[in-house]
Amino acid sequence: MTDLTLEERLEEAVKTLKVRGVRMTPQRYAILSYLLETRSHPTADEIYKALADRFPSMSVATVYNNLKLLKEAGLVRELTFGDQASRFDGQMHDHYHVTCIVCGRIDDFEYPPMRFIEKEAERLTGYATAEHRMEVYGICPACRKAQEEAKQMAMVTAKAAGNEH
Amino acid sequence: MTDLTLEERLEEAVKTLKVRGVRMTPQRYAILSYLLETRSHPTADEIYKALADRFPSMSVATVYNNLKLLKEAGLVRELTFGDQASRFDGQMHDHYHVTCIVCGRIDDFEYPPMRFIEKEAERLTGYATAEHRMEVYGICPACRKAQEEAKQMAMVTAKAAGNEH
DNA sequence: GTTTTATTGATAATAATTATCATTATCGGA
DNA sequence: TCCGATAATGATAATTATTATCAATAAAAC
Repeated sequence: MTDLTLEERLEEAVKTLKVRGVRMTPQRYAILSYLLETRSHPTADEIYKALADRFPSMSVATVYNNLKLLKEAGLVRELTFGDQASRFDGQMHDHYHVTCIVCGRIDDFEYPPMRFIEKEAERLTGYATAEHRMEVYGICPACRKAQEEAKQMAMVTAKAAGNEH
Repeated sequence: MTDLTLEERLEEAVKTLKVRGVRMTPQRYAILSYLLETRSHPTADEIYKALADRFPSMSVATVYNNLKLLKEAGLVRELTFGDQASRFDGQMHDHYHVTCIVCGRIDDFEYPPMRFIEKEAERLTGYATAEHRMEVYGICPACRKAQEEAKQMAMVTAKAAGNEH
């Protein structure tokens, strides 16, 4: 199993880009390494802000340009969520996501790719299927806890209101 | 199994809306019935254009307003695809979609809801999961045929070019 | 019918993303 | 090491889907 370090993955990525005739710039390198090391699935704007102190003059257009380029080179995946901003994932091994419907947090989870669903779609519709996307939605542990506490609070308040007469 | 006709489903939907205190207007009725009878997963703009001859003065905002309202009433589902326009689905029984990456066409296919993946995400991440979304991507039969023909054409042309000397 | 209030339609506002383009920087070769 | 071709950057305008605003209109309960 290939289990590379961050540095090795970065080196690989730079090589991949060079083969494609893509020049390496400080901004590009920073965006790439930021995406390879984080697991936070950042938006373009979050990346922009995260690098703002190191590249105060960097344009938000540069972030978008590079994200598109990295995506085309197969180094990054774009996760779209309706009209909200896209999120970007530098972890290119197959995995699925759970999204918190309260706070927007996204977590990874490992599960064998469900290729059977593509085959089934193929059989039923005549499409030549190539891939699938699957997102699970729920409430993350932190937000569950917050909701639990809010409920407790409401009960205490209700009880107090009931007693005051 | 409840297998209602279009008229019965419309009647049901109108009742559901009335319970929620939603008034019925000609525009709203037209949008609703359009969504219940089509299987084309139209965008807001497509609905707007489809009803333009019957409601020449209808605003595009009215279409959006009603789509949101119908969605909140559980009568319609919104399918989002990145930064492209959302598509709307009036078929509320559980089913999945295949999307053509060439022409954008969307087809339904029936498959038992994969609740196990929600349970697995729950176990692995501690989320309280509620639902999931799964989209298969591929090339529809029509576009496959078109690509096949284009390939044939290219071969013939190449052969002709090879012979001309 | 009157009245209340949800709805419509016109238009402005918003937000993410892409396009444009002059200026700058990379990198292979002289 | 310097040079030149050209790719990349950064500033800004443009685009597109969607939402907000609000005065005028129309449902529907009485």
